[in-house]
Amino acid sequence: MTRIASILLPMPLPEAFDYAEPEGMELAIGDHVAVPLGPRTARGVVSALREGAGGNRPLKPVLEKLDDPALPEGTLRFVEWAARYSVDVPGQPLAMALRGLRAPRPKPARLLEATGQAPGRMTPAREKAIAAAAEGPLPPSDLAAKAGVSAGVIKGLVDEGALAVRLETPDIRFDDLDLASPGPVLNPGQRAAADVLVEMVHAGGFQSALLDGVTGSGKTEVYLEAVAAALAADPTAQVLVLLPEIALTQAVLTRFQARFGGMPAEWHSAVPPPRRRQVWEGVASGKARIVVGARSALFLPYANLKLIIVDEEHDGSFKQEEGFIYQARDLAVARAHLEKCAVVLASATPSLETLWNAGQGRYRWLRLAARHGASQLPDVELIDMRETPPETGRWLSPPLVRAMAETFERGEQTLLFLNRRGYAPLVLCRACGERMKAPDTDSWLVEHRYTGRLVCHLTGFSMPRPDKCPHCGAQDSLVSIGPGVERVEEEVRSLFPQARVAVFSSDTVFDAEGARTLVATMAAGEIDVLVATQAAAKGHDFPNLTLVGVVDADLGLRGGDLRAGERTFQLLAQASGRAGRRERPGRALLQTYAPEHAVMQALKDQDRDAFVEAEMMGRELAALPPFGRLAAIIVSGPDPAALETYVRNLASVAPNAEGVDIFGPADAPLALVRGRRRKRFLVRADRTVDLQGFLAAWRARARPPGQIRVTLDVDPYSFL
DNA sequence: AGCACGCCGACT
DNA sequence: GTCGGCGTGCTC
Repeated sequence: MTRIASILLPMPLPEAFDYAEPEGMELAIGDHVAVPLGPRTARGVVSALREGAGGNRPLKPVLEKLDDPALPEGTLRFVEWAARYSVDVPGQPLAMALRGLRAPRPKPARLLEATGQAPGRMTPAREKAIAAAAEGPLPPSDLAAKAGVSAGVIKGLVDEGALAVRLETPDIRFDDLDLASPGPVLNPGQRAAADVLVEMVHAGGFQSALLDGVTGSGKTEVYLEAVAAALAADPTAQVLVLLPEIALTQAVLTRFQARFGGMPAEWHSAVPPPRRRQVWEGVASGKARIVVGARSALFLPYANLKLIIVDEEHDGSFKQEEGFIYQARDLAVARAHLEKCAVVLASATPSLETLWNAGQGRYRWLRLAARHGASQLPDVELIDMRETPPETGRWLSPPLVRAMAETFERGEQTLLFLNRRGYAPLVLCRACGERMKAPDTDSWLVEHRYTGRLVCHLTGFSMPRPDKCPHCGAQDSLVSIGPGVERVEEEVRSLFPQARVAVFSSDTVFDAEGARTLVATMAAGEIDVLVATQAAAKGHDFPNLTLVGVVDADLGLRGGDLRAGERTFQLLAQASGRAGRRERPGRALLQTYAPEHAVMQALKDQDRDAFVEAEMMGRELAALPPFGRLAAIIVSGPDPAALETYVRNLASVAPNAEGVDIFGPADAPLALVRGRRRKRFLVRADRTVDLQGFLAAWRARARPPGQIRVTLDVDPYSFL
């Protein structure tokens, strides 16, 4: 009896393909194989095996079993689950799960060792080089440096056979961890929460908790206790810590190292491919016991995953918006389910979804109230911009400037927060009113003064700032509208010429190294005023920072999508939490044109619960998440007429279903991107509805013709 | 995703 | 007369 192997391929195919297992191949689920696919061969993973001969059509045989470490069954089932959840093909999440495996192995190091053979002619330099090599193999440049000779000397010795090249493949090594160290002393609140987490981890099976604690309450120390317990309880246990962005990883890695005496494995887009390969294999073999990474670390092939931590779980960057669309926080809970392990969501400002789940008893709800040490929460005050507006062309109101002056005189630091890169978000022509836009795209070009260019933040297009209007040709008619961090920096410099001012945004800080340097400079008190986008809103501890000014607190409220209020509250609460983290009291000043808005009032009163309650009520009335479910359907294509026809057709074939509302089609807010027009449907469904099934059935009824693309986004975060 | 097939423009 | 552009469709 032969067997049929279902093979998942990392390609946009609708399902696993069946192949015949050749006699004696002995495949197992998760094995990597090479299979024929049309005219070529492809690599895939065995997702199922069953007895049988193939039925109506002869099956092609599996060509070869590859010797890569098998994908653990938990990872495979997670891949399948994620595809179904996102209404996408399994090839998408599979490709993510194989990403580290497709990277090249680290190149073997070229080391030189002494052969014992004497060179044709001995010189003092050659003697030194051979003596140095005798102490152990070294790379050529290191050997030259150690012996104090030139590279030419070394090369000559190699040519004459006195030194020989040895290739050494670096071993996959991960730091040993010291699990016996007791860890820091926790305050009673932390201790109680840590005890619950440890108990959860020891109990085994699927367990979930929300670790809900104000900024500075010491959440990290609490979850480190759970990590220690999980690793100590089982010598092969693995832990995954998901972080919203790589700027935070260094700080967290350092804390892990301090706690366990070894570095966790790191996983994010900036990790070089050969290292990724090592981490992938280390995770599959179980040698990597702690992984700290960005959302994609969720797709690694854990051999024995026992605990997942999602830090800053409310953070929007857990949502992947392109390619395979997913929400890593939600998938983390699903993965914990599949792996039968524990998951901890941590935040000072949890998402409404998570608070709702905790309120329903789905997650243990652990609240940390006290702020660590002597620090206290800052005073939050609203500045009504209608009453005390800045001068024309300025963005800082008199009360904020006054507070900055006082802070500066006391030798303390100010953080000005503005979630807008560049100098000005819009450049327009005074003569004809033309707004500068990227070609074939609807979004405004943002002016960057550092580079003297106009940049499209959506498509990456950029051009030098023209000196005459490209539309009407008027000279010197272009004006910069609105503030970005660069413009606020300019204003601060003119107000406080003696102050040391720096900007923290993705344009001034490109990598983890740069972030570390700037954070260290700020922490050392060498900056008086830091102007920052959200890159600096979280995680960092600046002891001498006592004033936070939010330049445009209303920014996130405009555009009015579902989560605008929630996001604004989270961001501003994080930003104001930066002030006064040590002994000195802090102040946060929020510039707003709508001080009466519920978000602003809740921030002023530091009353998260009141905000959440009001926001929940609104969501419940509209049956929006978390009380209902939402999906976006974006349809795009280059030809407006063809797009219009298809979208109408799609609307007309929508399945009739109880408890589902369809809104649209409407022009997407960004109706033109890279020459493609975009239309959007929004689907709202009751929680009892099989939303994924509905979407899949709907899409299947109207195949998109030609260039038209249909993108489904279950649980959308961006409404553009 | 690749890769072949297929039907319309400028070249040895 | 071909070479080759990339639109459309298929791969167990």
